[in-house]
Amino acid sequence: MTEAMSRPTLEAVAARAGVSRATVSRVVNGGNGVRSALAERVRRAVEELGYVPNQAARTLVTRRNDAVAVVIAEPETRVFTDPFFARQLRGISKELTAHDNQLVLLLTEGRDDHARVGRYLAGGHVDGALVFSLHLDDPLPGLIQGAGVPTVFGGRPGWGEGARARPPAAVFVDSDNRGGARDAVRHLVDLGRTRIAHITGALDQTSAVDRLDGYRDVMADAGPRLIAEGDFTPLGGERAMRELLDHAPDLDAVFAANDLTASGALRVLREHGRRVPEDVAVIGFDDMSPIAEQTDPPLTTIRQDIEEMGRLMARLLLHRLDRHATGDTVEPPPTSVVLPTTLVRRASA
Amino acid sequence: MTEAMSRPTLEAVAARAGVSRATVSRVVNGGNGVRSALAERVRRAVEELGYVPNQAARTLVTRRNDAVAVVIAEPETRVFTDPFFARQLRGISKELTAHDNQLVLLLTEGRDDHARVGRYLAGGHVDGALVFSLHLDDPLPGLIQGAGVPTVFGGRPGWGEGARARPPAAVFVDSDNRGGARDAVRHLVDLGRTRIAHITGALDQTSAVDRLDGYRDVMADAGPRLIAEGDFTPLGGERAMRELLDHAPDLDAVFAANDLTASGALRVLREHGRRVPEDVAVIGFDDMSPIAEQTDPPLTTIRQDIEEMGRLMARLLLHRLDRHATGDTVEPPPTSVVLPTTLVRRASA
DNA sequence: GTGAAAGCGCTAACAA
DNA sequence: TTGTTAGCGCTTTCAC
Repeated sequence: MTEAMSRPTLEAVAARAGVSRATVSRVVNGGNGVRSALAERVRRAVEELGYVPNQAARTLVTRRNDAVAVVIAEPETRVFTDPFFARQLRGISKELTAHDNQLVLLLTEGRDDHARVGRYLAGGHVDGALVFSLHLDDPLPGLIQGAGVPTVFGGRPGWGEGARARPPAAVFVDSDNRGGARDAVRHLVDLGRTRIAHITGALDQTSAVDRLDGYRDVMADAGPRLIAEGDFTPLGGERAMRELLDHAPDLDAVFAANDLTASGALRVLREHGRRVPEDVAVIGFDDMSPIAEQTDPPLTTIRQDIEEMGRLMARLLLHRLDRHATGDTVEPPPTSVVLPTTLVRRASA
Repeated sequence: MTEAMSRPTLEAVAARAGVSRATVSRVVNGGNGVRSALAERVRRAVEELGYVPNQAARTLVTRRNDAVAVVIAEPETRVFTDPFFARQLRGISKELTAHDNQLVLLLTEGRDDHARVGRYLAGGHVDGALVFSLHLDDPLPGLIQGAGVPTVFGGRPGWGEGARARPPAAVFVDSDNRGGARDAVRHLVDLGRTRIAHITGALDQTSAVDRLDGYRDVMADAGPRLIAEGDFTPLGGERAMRELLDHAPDLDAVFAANDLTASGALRVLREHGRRVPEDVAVIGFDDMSPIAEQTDPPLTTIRQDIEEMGRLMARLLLHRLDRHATGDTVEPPPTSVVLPTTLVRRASA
């Protein structure tokens, strides 16, 4: 005898309870309109047989999965290393499980993965998708669009004018990157700094572009000498900081695209004997604990509530799915959300 | 018009290609035994219609999902914080995607979650499960057993003699906790230490118990004064270290149940003016980078290859699933694996 | 309130 | 090689 003697079916339960399959189905799904005596008998049969509905069969007819995919377009290395994702996933997970939905985590590293993920989504495994960390040239939105799966994006998707498949109304949750960046730079200006440099994030992501724009809003006349390209990592921050010190040795402040970048910049500044904040004021973005608190000196930064972003993404998606189910009420235009940021003052600026 | 005008079915493709559903099915599933001219026509129809097989329907008949659940019995807080899980998940993910299987991550925090996870597994969403971080009183193994899902455990499951539902042959992957612990303590002995204390891990997990046993193997005559209970966290390490200094101020070495614990212990030792390793030698377990390297002083520890454990778990499970599918060949007794550990010397001992 | 019957979209014998 | 025919286990009209 092999291990998997097949699980009991509705049929079996019905037989045992002496009722029809339809009745069992009703009881299993809430039991409305079933006389309580019968319902009780059915429930006992379910219990005794250890019956659990076969999801594939159920999904086949209801077209519901009660499962949502979270797609992250980054190597696992980063996903499980960068606290950013952890925080966001926590928010999502909380909201999802609160509504009895499963979270299915899909990581994509390369081309092959994209195809696999596309198939998975199109295959109807999930009712919706939460997608983040998109890059400009990413084929994922197209695939998802093609799969026809309701989706909410984390961060404003970066479909340029040239993009083929710009969804008419992509819903996303983002924080106010541009406004936050403006606040950061203005803070440096208020501190009396005049030669304020910027280390960008990975410019194939909208968050990096928006922060750069915010910087430019305030420093309209800043020359290219004061801008160096980073990639959201400490190493990128180090490299960019060195470049800046080379091209603009007289700088007196740096706005780094995120805290990780700032931490790299701080290291290089220390290495070069520049005191922070006396010689050079430094400000980051994210307020990612414990990074921001543990730098030397502790980092002044722009805070965004990452967990809340995750929660919100999930909430928007679930809401959309429910609407969808309700049927013929007119679909309200899905609304994206941009969350505010706040300045957190510590010692570095 | 609502957004989801239903996706094309096999039927539609068949009609368009002017063949039967069966033929389309054959082409879609590898196309063996279909004349290539026909196959080509079918493929074109698939392409034109953007056909993607409905997984629920397919699963319903094949009973395969090509998906594997990873169940972690810890709050997300720890999952995405403790590098341990990240490492293990990376190994699992690599192996799974290499074999075109989806990884479905299930996190369980409380009672309700257990029920939900049980339903999910029993519902046949996945072909198998990878489960770790089990605690002694955990209802999960019972649920999984009940769900009849092939499973591989990470870490030896701790079914005591009293446990109700001990699976006859649970497959697990573990590292040699007891042997590693012996090596750690012997190393301290070799260093000439005689009053060697131990801070345990969470004793409701077998890894903690095994490491304690390893300690006792070498320090058979150690009094209870030299043993303090921790919980695998830095804070637990601090608390336990204080307790030890209280009860056994003359100790000259500490074997901590993991690196996180050791880092807490180091902090307290420093606080109390004990020099490491001169006054007190300290050794950890895991060799978790970057923790082990970044403590002050860098930590001597017992290394286990966590990513490899993950990879191995996945491999064992997939192997099992294949066997299963093959049908009537006699099921080989599933074999658990215990991986060796190695001593990594740094400055703390 | 309850049951009979018709599929959901697919695969897998079995025939042709 | 290809088509025909049964289902997989469930929900859901529609009668009763």
